[in-house]
Amino acid sequence: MAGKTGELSERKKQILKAIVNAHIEGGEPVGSKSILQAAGMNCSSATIRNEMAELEEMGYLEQPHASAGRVPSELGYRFYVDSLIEHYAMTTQEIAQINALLRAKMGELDQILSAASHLASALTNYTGIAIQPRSGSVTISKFEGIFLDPSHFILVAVSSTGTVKSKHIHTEFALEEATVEKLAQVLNETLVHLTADRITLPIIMDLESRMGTESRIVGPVIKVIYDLLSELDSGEVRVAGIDQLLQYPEYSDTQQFRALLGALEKKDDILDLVSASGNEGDINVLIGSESSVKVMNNSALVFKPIVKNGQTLGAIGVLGPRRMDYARVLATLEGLSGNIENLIQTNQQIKDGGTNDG
Amino acid sequence: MAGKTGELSERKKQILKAIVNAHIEGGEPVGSKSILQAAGMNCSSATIRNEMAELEEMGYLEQPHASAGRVPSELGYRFYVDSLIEHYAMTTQEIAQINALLRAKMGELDQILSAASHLASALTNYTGIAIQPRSGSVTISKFEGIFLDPSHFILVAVSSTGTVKSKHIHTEFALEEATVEKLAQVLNETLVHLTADRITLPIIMDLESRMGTESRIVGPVIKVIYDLLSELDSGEVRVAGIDQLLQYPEYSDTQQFRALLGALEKKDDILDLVSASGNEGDINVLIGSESSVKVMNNSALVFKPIVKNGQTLGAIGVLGPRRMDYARVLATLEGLSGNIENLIQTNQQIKDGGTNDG
DNA sequence: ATTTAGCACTCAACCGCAAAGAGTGCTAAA
DNA sequence: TTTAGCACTCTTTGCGGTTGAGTGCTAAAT
Repeated sequence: MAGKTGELSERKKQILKAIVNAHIEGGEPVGSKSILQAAGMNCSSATIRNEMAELEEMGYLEQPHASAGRVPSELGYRFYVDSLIEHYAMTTQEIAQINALLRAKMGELDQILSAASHLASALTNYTGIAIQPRSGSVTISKFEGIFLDPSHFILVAVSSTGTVKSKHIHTEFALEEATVEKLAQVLNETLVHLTADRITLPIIMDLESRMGTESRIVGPVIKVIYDLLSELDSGEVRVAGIDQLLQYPEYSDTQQFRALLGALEKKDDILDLVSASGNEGDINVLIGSESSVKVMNNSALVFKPIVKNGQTLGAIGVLGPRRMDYARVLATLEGLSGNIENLIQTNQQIKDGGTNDG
Repeated sequence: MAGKTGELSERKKQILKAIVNAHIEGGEPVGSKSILQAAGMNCSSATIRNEMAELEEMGYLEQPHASAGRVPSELGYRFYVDSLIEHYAMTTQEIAQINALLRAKMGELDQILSAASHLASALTNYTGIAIQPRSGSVTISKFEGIFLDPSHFILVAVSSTGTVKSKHIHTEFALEEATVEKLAQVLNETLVHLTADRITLPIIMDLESRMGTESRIVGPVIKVIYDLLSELDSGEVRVAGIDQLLQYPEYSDTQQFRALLGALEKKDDILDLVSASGNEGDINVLIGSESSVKVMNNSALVFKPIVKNGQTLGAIGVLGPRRMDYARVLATLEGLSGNIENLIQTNQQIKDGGTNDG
């Protein structure tokens, strides 16, 4: 036995590649003759048939039934993605589209990701996915209180990842604006950078003593802060362009598609998948049963984490049939993530100088 | 011609009702014999056939093909909803479910609505929808600035509907905490309760002069505020349980279902529909082509606005096949909306007294 | 005048079967 | 080792017949 890729002769690789390309495009089993045409090889279809038989025995191809052409197996796709894929260059039009849409969205991370998932869907004709993972260790790095009236105020929290969340709070006793300000100040002194499980009774008591006569507000506020922390840490999955999938015959089985929809809505599986797989910051490609989510065994999921300062803030991805146009998808996600990471560095630039058009 | 409901004899009503009920349950055309059984009438199937022929002529029924049973027409459903429907009483279990899930969600309106749409879907076995309409006249009632570091701060805005939004702002010049505070204060003095089109140049100039030496920050901040206003006013449609629809054979046509999915994602049509139809605060029932959205012509949309102080803050609804279990859906939405409106009155209660468990 | 029984008719759905077509595996020659 | 040729397999498609549910109509009964 030779090295890993050495297992396959050049001709076998050529044939496998041709089969994968043809099947990605057409979706149907591909026969020996069509390969001859597509790959322009100078041998006969019989030779190709022999090679195909061997490729099948090695596990790279499958035959839906005895008299059909061949279809790439999961292993076949995996080998294709790892070794055979050719770099796809985005058209200037596609690049322009990314720039136009993302530059316009100088918003918060979740908005950028959401826009990116729409773009991913539009550019690839598959389903786009935007993920904000559960980090497991979210903290609040800044509190702020907004006084509305004596019985209402808003508690605003900025998380360690930069996300901003707020909660309305209604009190049955009158509160002064100064109290709300004090509360924010005290919270900033005591709770900043603490994970939920480190907000213990002694800390809460300290907080109460610092609030002095207004300590009755502390208990309920703590409850709200727990809520905030758990919301900040609960992860988020946004999906764009599910309808795209229905154009592919592999999703014409309604019951199977229904199950997939359900998994996308439940979002737990997807979150687990992304959290588990890729802390590398690199593109992940999960083909079929590689994904461990049963209903996705006939699909492929490609995603790329969005990293800032070594911290994974989210991920964007594409979900589609196993016979996905991997070249295009990989290029699109690279392009998108590059843009996004630029964007979140220089969020909402303000030039020193001209305030109006410049 | 007699009065509107006088057009139909008691027996015709009874038959129509039986047909609608049977068709809602089974989804298939219903024949004269099964009506006899279901409605327990003391006449023969021939009589019913005669009545059905007349009902068809009047437009209440339709016949898919010559030798099939009858199916209610849109007019038939409409009459059923308006005059024949029987009040459906929710089971205590259902009520408990609503209470458990909504009470736990003492969050912001969008979270409550989102939870409600999930409940609506789970309780009815159709697709649940949560809508926050474009109001057309959103204003900001309070600004707040959160200083992060000399080149970053966050602008928080509380809208007239109570929604809180925030934007990170990055400056290329150093900024002091006091400047951010001053900015918030000045914004509160000048821009509060102004719609986007009333933020005119003179006002902006006033703002700049009030900011004095720090006026260079004003232009960019105005841009952000425009963004905030347009985001606050752009409406929101959340969908829960689309997969539910696939259990109904009317959605087995993949292409049609795909179009419906597309419309749900685009969200414009739904927003328009809800904005246009119901400012009454009452439940709206749109059956088939009543909805003016083409891809929904084989569906029914039922929704109820959520009103607080005479202002429509949002709506929850249910989307399903035309043969929807209207009785159940209406009861569910009533129950949900009642709970929600209670909830947003008494948002995040804080009892005067005990801070911990009571 | 209304209701009912009876009957002929219609039409989708189902089944089996044959023909077509695509693609293979195998064999024997190059 | 490659290739041409051929038999074989298996899906897909189309067609004719049958089935069965349900109707509309007619003529008798109430």
